[in-house]
Amino acid sequence: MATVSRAMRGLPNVSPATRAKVMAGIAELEFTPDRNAARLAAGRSGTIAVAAASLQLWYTARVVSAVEAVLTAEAQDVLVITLGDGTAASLVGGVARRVDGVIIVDVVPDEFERSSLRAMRVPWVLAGCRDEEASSVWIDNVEGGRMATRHLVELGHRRIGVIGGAPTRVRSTTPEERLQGHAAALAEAGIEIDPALVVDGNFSVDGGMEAVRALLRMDDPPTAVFAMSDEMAFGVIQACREDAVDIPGRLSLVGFDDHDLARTVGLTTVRQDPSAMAVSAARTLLDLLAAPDRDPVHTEFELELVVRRTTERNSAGASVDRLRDRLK
Amino acid sequence: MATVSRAMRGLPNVSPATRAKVMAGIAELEFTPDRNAARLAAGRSGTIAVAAASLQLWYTARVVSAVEAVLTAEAQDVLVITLGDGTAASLVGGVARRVDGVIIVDVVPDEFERSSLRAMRVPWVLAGCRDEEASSVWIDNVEGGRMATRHLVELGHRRIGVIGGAPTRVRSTTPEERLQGHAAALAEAGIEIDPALVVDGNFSVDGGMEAVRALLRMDDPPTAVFAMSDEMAFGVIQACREDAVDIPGRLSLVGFDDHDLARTVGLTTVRQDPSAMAVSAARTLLDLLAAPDRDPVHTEFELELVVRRTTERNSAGASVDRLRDRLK
DNA sequence: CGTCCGGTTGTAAGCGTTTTCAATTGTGCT
DNA sequence: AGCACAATTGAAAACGCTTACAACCGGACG
Repeated sequence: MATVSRAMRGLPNVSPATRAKVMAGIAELEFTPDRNAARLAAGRSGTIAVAAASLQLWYTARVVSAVEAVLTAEAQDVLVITLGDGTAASLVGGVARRVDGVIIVDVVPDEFERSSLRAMRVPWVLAGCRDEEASSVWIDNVEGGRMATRHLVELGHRRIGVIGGAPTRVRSTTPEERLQGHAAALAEAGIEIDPALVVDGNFSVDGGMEAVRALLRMDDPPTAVFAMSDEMAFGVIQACREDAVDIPGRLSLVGFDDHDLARTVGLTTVRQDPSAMAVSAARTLLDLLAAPDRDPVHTEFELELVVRRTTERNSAGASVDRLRDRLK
Repeated sequence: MATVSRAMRGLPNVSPATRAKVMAGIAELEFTPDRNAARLAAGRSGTIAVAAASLQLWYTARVVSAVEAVLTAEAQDVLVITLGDGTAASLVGGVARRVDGVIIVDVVPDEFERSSLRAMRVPWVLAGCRDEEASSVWIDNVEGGRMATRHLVELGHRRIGVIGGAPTRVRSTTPEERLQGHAAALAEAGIEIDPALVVDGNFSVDGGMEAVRALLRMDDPPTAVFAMSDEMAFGVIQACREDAVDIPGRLSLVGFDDHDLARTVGLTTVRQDPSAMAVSAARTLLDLLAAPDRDPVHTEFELELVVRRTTERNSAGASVDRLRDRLK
């Protein structure tokens, strides 16, 4: 019994002859070990959860896919958990006593969740944003927002709309951090931020459409928009096409992500690499599982502004520049 | 012990008073049941696998997401398994004795896999294509291919390229079925199929780019292309934009899926609803779990041609039409 | 030839539930 | 009050592994 167990799992201290016999027997009997029993006996589940707010986003699909690839290669099962509105309960409930670790994608666990995870001794790593307590693999969202808006400011835009996500909906710090960056870039240029220009696009194509329409209906509409995800930016493009609003002529547009299709539609965007982040997050968790007392590690991934066809010099803003130059 | 177990799981034959006491105790002790032990004892894992060739495709992301939503609501865990190249081993290995059922997305299991699943008594349902043995939730891919090509034929196109996936790569009947439909539509119009016009686009944006470039380099290039997925069609659009090939002026294009962004880029496409299919597949599997001996059920979902801006009457083909009319 | 030791194999005690079945309690009748 | 019977509770046997530990085996060494 014990020898078979050892032989099957490739543990040492089994003679080659015995191992061969065991393998032959397994093949002959078509024996398949019961993973549940193994889990119970070993006290480990061999399963890692990936928790995200949605699986439909381009970003999360990439992350889950890459995580799955890494973990499967390490013989770990991958459980997916989506965090809807009743998030607290579902992260804790989803994880409860059945996984060895969790990768939390772009959602910041609250104190209750943290203490539950600690109590269950389930290590976690955050992918997408920084976490002070646990390991994380992150991008500098503040800097990303700043890059996007600075680009628009440099093109002469002064009234810049922001399409993000309401923080209540997605319990993520990402939207607010990118907004901070946006505000910082504005401040650097001496532009005052107008809260009315910040609208919710729900990180979806449809949300982006609605959001840009709301923005353009304003008395003093923006000449440029920073959408916090390419998917929302695609919505902007679509709505503008339908409403005959020229991009970039009348409205410049910057997205965030560098979605596969950003190139197709010529979208200027802030590029990140979710697959690489996900691989790193998975490896970090695996390391943590092997050495639980290790100090948290934080890996930052770079962002890059990719300028394409949806951004252009703002004529009105440019004339203001000229005016200002002349006044010197 | 037994009473607690019953009370916790909401089974009958527990007095209200006892149940309340149990609940109080659970709360006080912060007790969390060990799912692995429960699984071992009950002989069920409470876990369902979703197996797909890739998680990065728009289509599979939708399916996994919808499946997850349904199954989570039924307190089932969702395990994701991607089927790479060594598919046989991984489907069987992935499923081995740890899940109660599998939803296989757009991959047709081979005889070895079928017999393994049968031997392990793991029921499965196929999402995306029809299966004679097990339950399936499917679309008529032949008809879908026919719809796409018939539309192009009606617009006067005679040389129509097809961008699909090599069947060896994705062990799915989908590409070949859609190709059959294409051939049928061609045959109905009395057009002979040219095998050189059928190329592999790997169901990716990049693959679509390469494929359309190969097509356009031909001595006698097509005037229209049917791409078997919108993602490949997006690649076509991108390559054509880069190469200054006018769509639909010089090349008409039909996709397949009705991706979120198909509307954004004005892509004519064959619409399917993977979320609805996935929900149906999940429910079918749940039913099967409850009543294992039920006869297989097959649910067909409708396809719909959505005409947008990437298809246009072919001037050359149109003139042939006129010529033919005059000759009558 | 006996002893020691590293490597290998076997034994048996869990792991934390579920579930069967027996024991107990409570209820409604006569 | 006594009885039959249903509802509830409790005891204990699985479930199929892992793993600590004991037992064994054979070669190296004194």
